[in-house]
Amino acid sequence: MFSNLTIRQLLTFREVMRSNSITQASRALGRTQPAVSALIATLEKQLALPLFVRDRGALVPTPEAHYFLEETNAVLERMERTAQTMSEFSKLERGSLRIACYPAGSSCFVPHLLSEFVAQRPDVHIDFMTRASQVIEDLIASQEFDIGLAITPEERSSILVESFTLECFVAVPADDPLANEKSIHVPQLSGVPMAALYEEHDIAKSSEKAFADSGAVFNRRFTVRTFLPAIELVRSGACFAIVDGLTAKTTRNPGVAFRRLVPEINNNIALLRPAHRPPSLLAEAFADSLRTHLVEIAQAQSTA
Amino acid sequence: MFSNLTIRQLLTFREVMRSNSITQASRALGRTQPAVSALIATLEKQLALPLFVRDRGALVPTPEAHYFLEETNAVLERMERTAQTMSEFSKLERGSLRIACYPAGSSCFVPHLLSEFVAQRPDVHIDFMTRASQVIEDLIASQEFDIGLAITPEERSSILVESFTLECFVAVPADDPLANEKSIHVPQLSGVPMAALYEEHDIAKSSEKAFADSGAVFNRRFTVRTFLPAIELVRSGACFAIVDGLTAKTTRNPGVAFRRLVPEINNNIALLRPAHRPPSLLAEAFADSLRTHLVEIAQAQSTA
DNA sequence: TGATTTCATAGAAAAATCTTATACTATGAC
DNA sequence: GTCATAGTATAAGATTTTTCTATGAAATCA
Repeated sequence: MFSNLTIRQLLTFREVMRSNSITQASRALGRTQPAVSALIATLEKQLALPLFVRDRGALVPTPEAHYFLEETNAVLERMERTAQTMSEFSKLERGSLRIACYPAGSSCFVPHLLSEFVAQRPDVHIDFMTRASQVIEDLIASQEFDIGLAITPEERSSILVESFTLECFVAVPADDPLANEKSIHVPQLSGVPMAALYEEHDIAKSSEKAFADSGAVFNRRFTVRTFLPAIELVRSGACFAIVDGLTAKTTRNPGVAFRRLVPEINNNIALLRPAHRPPSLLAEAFADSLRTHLVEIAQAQSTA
Repeated sequence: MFSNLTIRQLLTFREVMRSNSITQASRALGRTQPAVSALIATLEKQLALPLFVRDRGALVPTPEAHYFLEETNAVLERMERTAQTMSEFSKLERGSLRIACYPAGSSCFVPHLLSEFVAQRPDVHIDFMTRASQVIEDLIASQEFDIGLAITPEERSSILVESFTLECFVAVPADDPLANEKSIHVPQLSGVPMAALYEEHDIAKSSEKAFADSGAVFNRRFTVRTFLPAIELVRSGACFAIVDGLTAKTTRNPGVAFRRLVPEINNNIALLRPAHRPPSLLAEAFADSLRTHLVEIAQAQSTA
């Protein structure tokens, strides 16, 4: 019934009302006068009522036209706002993004990327949450978050997984003789006091296994939940630690040096996204950024 | 920038979102599938962002599409309401109408027409005001009222005047011998007690002149502001009265008879409308009704 | 009265939209 | 794995809509 009404018609009508003249409106709209004339005629036919009467050559709007103008303005303003918002979406200047991150990425890596990401985007809102890797899986699977960064989980149909292999490093006090070595062999750490994650953690298990394989003694003096306090313990000279690559590459602590471990211990972390739901452009863009930087780190390590 | 967006596109998009399928949407809209397909593709290009991703054959809306749907619904609902209202305007089922009427028409004639007029139009609002003819002129000239009914005024460029000539009648008590006459000659009223309007009024002046011309005595016993009380005085047998045609034709009082006067006295009343402003359809329609009935009364009298 | 302005109309040209026909992809049954 | 089915995309031709050029009619202004 009204599907024939066009935004074009509304725009034209508004302009005719503004200028009270078909000729002037046609000029303002960059079209010819007959085009506007016909457009208004069509509009009047569709609405089944006259919008203008010609009074001695002048165009005089009827009361109905005044009412219609109010409605027209309301519709056009809403459309303009919508178009503006959609344009901001498409330019990634607006939107919201929910990110869940495991502890190792939360202290430095992701926040750093985020601050870059939002720099030119004042209307973008970020919901950032730090949780254990297992929890992050569920937050992504339930579609509560757009992007997750965590220890690579098992395959799950509800999660899209992109996994990256990062090398682990040895954190040594900057003034320790071992800091002068380019890389450190496991036997060199035999009996040395270590800070390590709780025993169930992949890196802890890999570390203890590496020591056992080399016939070295793993002297666990500190058990920590995240590597952040471990770094601090290393700096104070209380121990060494075998930490994940992300922590190693993003920690800026002049009192601590990170050295390669031989044989190397690997650690898989993954970019997680909900399956069965398309990402927003913003999520896509930030995922791109994350992916790029993870690849960079992974390659820098493998070629080092 | 967004002038390319079409209501048609919004309707199509809404339908695709509803059915989550281009094929089904095309069926619902009575168009072919490629048409809808192309329409959505165009929309995506114009918005510069994807609205759907194809996930194993199924159409899955992006987050941006969900946002756009909300806006789309808001716009379409507003348009639908507007179209509905405009349609009611065009069918005269809605609107408002300001009518100013001089006393003679206010008691019965116009109210009767009005009640007919609004019978099938529940959403029409009427603002009805009774004022002296001179005041009505100004109310119309100032465009405060849409339609006026009054003694025919002088020509004024701000008022459109349609004048009607109505005959005056003699009001006699129903049981008076004169009520048996078909028409009454002025001399028959010589010396008879009369009720009349104040001396400046056209009808009063015409009456007194008619009496003088016939050499009859005009015995003014009552001076009234409107004919309504005069009719009541006549009914009670206290006097006769020479009243305007509108009052005569619309008064339903079994105690009073109205008889033609010889020679006849004429009375010009007019339908007034503001110039320089187009009438609403409603005003137009009611003016038509008024005009028709006035012509009817005028003709009935002149051929009687 | 003649010049100018404004709107409406008609026919031709241009643009947008739709339909038909066809190809491509994924899913489900055998 | 293959076939049938269902859904979407693409291309070409037809249709409809929109716009433009040209022209006419009515009113204003000098």
